[in-house]
Amino acid sequence: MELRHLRYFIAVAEELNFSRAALRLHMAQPPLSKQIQDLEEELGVQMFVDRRRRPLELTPAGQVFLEEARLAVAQAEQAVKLTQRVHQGKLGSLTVGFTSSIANSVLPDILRLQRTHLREIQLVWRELTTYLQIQALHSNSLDIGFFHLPPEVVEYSDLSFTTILAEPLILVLPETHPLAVLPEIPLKALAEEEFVLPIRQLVPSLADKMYHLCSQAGFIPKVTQEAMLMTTILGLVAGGVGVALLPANAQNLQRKGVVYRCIEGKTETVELVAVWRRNNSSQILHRFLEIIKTCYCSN
Amino acid sequence: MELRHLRYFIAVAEELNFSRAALRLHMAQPPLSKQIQDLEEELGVQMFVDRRRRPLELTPAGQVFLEEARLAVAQAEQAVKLTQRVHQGKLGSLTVGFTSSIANSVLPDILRLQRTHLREIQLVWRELTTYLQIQALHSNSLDIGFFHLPPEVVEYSDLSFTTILAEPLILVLPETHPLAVLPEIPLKALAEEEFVLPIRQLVPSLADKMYHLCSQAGFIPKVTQEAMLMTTILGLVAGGVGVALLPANAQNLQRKGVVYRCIEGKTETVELVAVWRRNNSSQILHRFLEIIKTCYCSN
DNA sequence: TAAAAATACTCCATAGGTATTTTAT
DNA sequence: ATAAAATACCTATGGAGTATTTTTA
Repeated sequence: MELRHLRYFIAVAEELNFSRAALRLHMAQPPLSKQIQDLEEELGVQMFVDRRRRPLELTPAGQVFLEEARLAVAQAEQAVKLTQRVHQGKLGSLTVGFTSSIANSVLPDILRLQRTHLREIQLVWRELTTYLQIQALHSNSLDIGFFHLPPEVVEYSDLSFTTILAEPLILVLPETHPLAVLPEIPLKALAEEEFVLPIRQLVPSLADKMYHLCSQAGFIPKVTQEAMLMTTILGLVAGGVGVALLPANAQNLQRKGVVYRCIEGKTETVELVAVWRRNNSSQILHRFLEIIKTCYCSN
Repeated sequence: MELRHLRYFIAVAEELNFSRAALRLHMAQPPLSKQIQDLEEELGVQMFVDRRRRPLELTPAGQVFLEEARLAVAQAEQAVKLTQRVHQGKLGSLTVGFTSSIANSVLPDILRLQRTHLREIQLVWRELTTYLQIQALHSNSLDIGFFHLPPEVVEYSDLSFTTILAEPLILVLPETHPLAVLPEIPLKALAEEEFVLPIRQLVPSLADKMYHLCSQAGFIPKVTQEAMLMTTILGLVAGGVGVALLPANAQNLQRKGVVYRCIEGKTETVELVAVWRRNNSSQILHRFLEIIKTCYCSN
């Protein structure tokens, strides 16, 4: 039995007339009769009370087959439609990784984009460290990740990335700090300060960038404390433990007792990137990337 | 697209190996590959990430198609199964007509038979007069009717019938009636009595039979009252309005104030018959008839 | 090297067409 | 007389087979 038999039977059962059904199916009447005969023979069931008598009449079994066959054909059609929509990236879900620092910057924007442009796709958010995101991308349990670019990413040739945001690094000082009176602060002035850092494993690129900047300014920063959460770092700074160098999005957290100041001279940045498997051909992913790129790379 | 494509795809998607799937489908690998290619081309959807890479892997669209195709194939299989069961008379419903007098005799037995032998078929009971049952049989709104055989039935050549029960007629007397002292009563003795009858239209055969019996006994019965329900007749008899001649099942109604007595001499009967359209090929009907016949015609 | 999918080709089963007959209205 | 389904017969598409090549693990 093939879908053909179901489609043909439905037409005949609805028209109750082989000739008219054949017309509707754009075929001749004899082959249609033949197919229905084949169907009846295969199932061992008589579908019509008497096909020579008019009007044609369905047996109880024929009535049941009509209803069930309609469902089967509809299910087959739905299979095609859903599959095509998934293929076209109009339906499905995307697993998105993000680091805690993203929650302060682009996450709200992305959620807004999804609501306006990607209503039919479901975003599954997973808060993960940079390292775990890269692992998850490789193991296929993540479709796209957002984190601050660590240099190793470029070494994974099977990952692609695009820069979403280049955030300037800013200095975070206790508000009572003598240098807080200045609008901009030369990095050199902090040579003797204690530094508070995000844990290296969590945001490796940030630590690298900081050490690089300080060495350019002619000193090696003294790191007294590492913290996991950005709010913890701000708390430590407010408590006078030290100063910190953080992405500009830290300013979104209005922590009492700290002030934010730009670094004098060059405005160094950390890059927030979206990363995905290069060979991930998911249309949803590419529609998502398209929308993100047009939003972030144009303004 | 045909069911073949769905079945083949399911096999490949489950085995994740064209050769093994071909084995499972009892066919060669190349035509299987071809059919899947045709399917992908028709839907315009890539189902496998890369069919040369091992192990084979489904795209998100392919995963959706796998699930939906399974449902479609299952629905098609269910269509076949249900239809065959209806054809074999193992599933479905039967509309059964009955007169009120049946409720006193075979209806409980038939309900018991259905529970033990025809669990999967649904009996739809309709209480109708003999005349309306015959109409309903012709208009297809009834599959089988139960009533006391009226002579006209044999004239309807498109109806068949089988006798379920031949019930003797019994006399119903007020318990205070002088003849009530006898164990059997000669019909002649009632020549001067008033008779209470079921309405002729409701149970025509009974009235005919009664007039026939009385004329054999040499008198024409005086009918003072007609009633629709058997309980009403019994009430009228109990109230002394007259006597009645009823099928033996009346004894199942233990009405106070009446006594039941046999007619002396020949034990005349009314036949309870099951009637159906001769050309009704419903297997359910025939299974039902089979069970009823083996039950009633053997004991 | 072995296993698996694709390609090339061959064949024949059958879906579907045309012409005609049979049957019921 | 007419409409509709069945029958008979024909054609050709395409489903499935075999042999072989290509590709990946």
